[in-house]
Amino acid sequence: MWELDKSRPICPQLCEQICVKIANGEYKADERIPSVREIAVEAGVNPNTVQKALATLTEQGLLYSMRGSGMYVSNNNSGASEKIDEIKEQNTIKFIDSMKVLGLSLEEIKEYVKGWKE
Amino acid sequence: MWELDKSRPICPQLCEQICVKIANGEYKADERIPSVREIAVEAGVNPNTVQKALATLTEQGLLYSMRGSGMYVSNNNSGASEKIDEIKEQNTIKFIDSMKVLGLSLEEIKEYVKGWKE
DNA sequence: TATAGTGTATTATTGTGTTAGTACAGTAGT
DNA sequence: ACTACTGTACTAACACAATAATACACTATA
Repeated sequence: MWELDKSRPICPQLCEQICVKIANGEYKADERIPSVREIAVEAGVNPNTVQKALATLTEQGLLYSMRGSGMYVSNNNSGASEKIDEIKEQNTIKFIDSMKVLGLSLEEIKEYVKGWKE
Repeated sequence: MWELDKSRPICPQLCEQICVKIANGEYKADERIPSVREIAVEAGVNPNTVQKALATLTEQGLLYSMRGSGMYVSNNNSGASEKIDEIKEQNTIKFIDSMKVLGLSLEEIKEYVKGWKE
C-alpha cells in the first residue's frame, strides 16, 4: 500500500503518494482522508513525518483541514495531476543526468531503457 | 569536471566518477591519480570525504595505495566497467520504480523516455 | 639531510531527516 | 457532559553524512 524507499527522505515520498491517491480517485474530492496517526501506522513511519507531508500538501492547496474533524481533499484536483507531471519530469531529468555522468549520451540512454526487461 | 548532486550523499558519487575516469582511460592503469587533497579542492568537498571514497575503491580492488607516494590505478580495470554497468542498472531500476509509484506502466515509461527532449 | 607532499587516523562539530513523547484545542458521537 | 478521536505544536534525542582541524608515518626530491 505504501512504497517507501528508505534511502531517500520519506516526507516528500509521502507527498507524492498522497498526490497519486488523489489523482487516481482513491481519495475523492471533499472526502476525508485517513488521520495522521492512521497513515503513520499504515506506512510504518512517525506521525510527525506524516504531519509534515500533509502540511505541505495543505499549503499547496491539495488538501484542507478541519480542526478536530480531519483532513479533506480539495476539489481543485487538477493540482494533483500537475504535481505528478512535475515529479515525472524531475525523476526523468535526474535519471538522465545520473546516466550521463556514467558517459552515456541521450540516445544511448533511450536505447538502454528501450531494451529494459524486468 | 566533477558533477555533484548535492541532494545525494557525495561519497558514493565520488566513487562513481572515479570509476568512470578509470573506465574511459582518463586514469590509466598503474598511473598515479591526483592526491586526496587535490581531488578535494577540485571537487569542492572535504578531504575526509575523498579519503572515504578512495578507501572504498581500494577495498574493491580498483585502486592501490603506496603510502607517502600516492594512489594508483589497478591493472584489472575490468572491475571499473563492471561497476559502472551495475550502477547503470541500479539507476534504471530506481528510476522505473519511482515512475511506477506515480502510476505508470513499464510501457508508458519507455514511451515517456522515448519522447524526451532536453 | 631537510623539506614538502603523500596516505591514514582521530576527534569534534554541524546540519538534516526522522523518531519519540507529550501536550493542547477543537469536533463528533454516545 | 463525557469520551474518543481529530489536527497542531513543541522539545528532545538519535542517526547519518559531511565538514573542520589536527596529527603521524612514510616517500620523493632537491
